[in-house]
Amino acid sequence: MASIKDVAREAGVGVGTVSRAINNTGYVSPATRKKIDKAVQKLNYTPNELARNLFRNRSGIVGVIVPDLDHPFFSCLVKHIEMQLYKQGYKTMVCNAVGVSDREREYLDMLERNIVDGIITGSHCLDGEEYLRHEKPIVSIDRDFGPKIPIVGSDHMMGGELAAELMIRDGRKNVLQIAGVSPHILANERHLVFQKKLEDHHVRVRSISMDWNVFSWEAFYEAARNLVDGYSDIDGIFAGDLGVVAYMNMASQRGMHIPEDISLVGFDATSVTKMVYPHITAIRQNVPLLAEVSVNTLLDQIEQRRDILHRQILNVEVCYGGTTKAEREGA
Amino acid sequence: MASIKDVAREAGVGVGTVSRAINNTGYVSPATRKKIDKAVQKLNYTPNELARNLFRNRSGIVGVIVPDLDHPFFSCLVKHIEMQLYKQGYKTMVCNAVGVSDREREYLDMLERNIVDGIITGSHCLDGEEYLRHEKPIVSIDRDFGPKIPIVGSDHMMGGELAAELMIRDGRKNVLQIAGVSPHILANERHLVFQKKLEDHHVRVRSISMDWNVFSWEAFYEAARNLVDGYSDIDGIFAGDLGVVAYMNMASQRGMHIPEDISLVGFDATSVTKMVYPHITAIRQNVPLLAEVSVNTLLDQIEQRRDILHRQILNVEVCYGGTTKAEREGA
DNA sequence: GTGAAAGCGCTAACAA
DNA sequence: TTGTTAGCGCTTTCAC
Repeated sequence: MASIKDVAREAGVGVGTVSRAINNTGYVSPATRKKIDKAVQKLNYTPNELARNLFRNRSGIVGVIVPDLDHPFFSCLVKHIEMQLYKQGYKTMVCNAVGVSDREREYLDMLERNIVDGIITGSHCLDGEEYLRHEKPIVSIDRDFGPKIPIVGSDHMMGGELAAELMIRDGRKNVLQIAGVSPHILANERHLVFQKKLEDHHVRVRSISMDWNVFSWEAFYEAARNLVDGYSDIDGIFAGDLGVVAYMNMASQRGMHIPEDISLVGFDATSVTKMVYPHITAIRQNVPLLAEVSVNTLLDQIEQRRDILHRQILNVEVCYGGTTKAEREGA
Repeated sequence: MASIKDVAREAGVGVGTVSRAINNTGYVSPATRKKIDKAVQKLNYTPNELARNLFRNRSGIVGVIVPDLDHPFFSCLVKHIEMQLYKQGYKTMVCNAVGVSDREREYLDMLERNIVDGIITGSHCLDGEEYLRHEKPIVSIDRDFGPKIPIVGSDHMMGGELAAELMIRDGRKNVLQIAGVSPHILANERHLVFQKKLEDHHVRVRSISMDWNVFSWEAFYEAARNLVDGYSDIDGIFAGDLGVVAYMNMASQRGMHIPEDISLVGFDATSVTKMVYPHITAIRQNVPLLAEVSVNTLLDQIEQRRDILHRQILNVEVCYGGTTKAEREGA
């Protein structure tokens, strides 16, 4: 593996000159440049990024922590984050927290060890203070760590509002929502708004909770079975996409009719809402934008490009499917 | 950010001693160790991995290239690869090739630049020679690059055989398969075997192709629509999970009955096969094992632990759902 | 047991 | 314009 010294020797110049030529920084005469180019060609030289990293004290890598890479929302998010980072010259290191706080912590520590230049986190099993201990840039998706860490998220309040409206338009009177449980996450707001709005319209709302950090399909399935059996009187469900999918499965097995018997509204509008039949009516988070804004917010910090907004909340919208009777207004 | 020098000064010892203490390499007396520990505590010292990387000429990072991170098979694969790498002390850098050969190439180049210690690739839009140019360890999933690059994959021939058997047991006479097109991938074998076996049993088999590197849901949907309209006489379909899902959607819209009218067999048995109703009968690839074997094969090369097997083919199995009439034998 | 010093490959300041 | 040199922070001989 040829080094810059080898190139310098081969070209008969100093290493500084080679460095300047390679990086197009500072003066280097056309003649010298030609010699250097030839030497680079001949030795098949590629700069060793490890040495550059040490000098610059930056790795060009951003860490992305999510609860589960194999979850339609997070795989989509990571995909778009990777594409945004790539566009801006950064690489993406991923971490599956899989509900294990040690893993989350260990990835966070990579900030101090200079392995990553910053972190975007969508996971929440670790205590907030563990995040606040770190000096380097962090962006949080959907969880509020207080004023020191910028947060990017969707407008869950609007989401709860829109979901409630769908239930009202469908004339439902006895609905249930499945809420994730985790402190300080924006998602909590949507359940509060949903409940409030519906109760204002004299609709009965019950809520059940599921662990936010565990996404086993079996757990959803089990929960859905309990629902069908234990809450046979409900006529509407508001839940994450996967919760709705699981419920639809059970409902189909029991021969229920959707949306005649019950209205189902998902949250996220991931690809799975288009895989089942009928397609699921869901509140869509704008994942590409979520990725773009979080990446920009992080890189603004890393490169100290501009002041950081502490809180950026993105719009959500209804994505109409066949699990509600309501359709796009004017359609 | 305290450096090892600061610690040495604080503890009143030399940097070499600190290094030895930190890494538990070589002798260091209990008394000295105590002093060093205290200094480390006081200065909140963390070793700078960038400097270590330069010295060792290793980054501890493995690159994983997939066509699309937001695809149920690959997101599951990447998840398990990350978990395996983590267990062995490595970090995971991801690349969405998204069908763009430049991106794939650029990630490959990180091998020469020492950004990653090795690469596991599940993408195939780049020419084989581009892979063979590289010196550092590469493991290929499902694509044969010739003798220089180890390949790990599923037994697609057995998969084709098992799928064909399902069609035969269901008494189908006129089936269709959707094949990805890409040269030198193991997946090609399953379609040959499937066709051969069924034709031996006097079943008519037609094949249509789709671009292997593009996974847009719309494309699948469009293809499914064409199928329902253009091939109304078929009574069996063998395709990737998503192809089957798309077809089921169209079939449901047209009021077709599954599996009475038609048998559907997926390949991969990703989570989506359990999301739709009925669940899809599919040939399962053992993704956790695929991840484990490819990671071990790569790390064996990186750490020169042992001889590398060139070709490791893992078993597949039938995962019974409700889209075929056949059930588990003896069930 | 421990410290001093060389060097991993690169960049940037400085002299020439 | 160019070459030399001093680090970036760490590990590892090699004397002591």
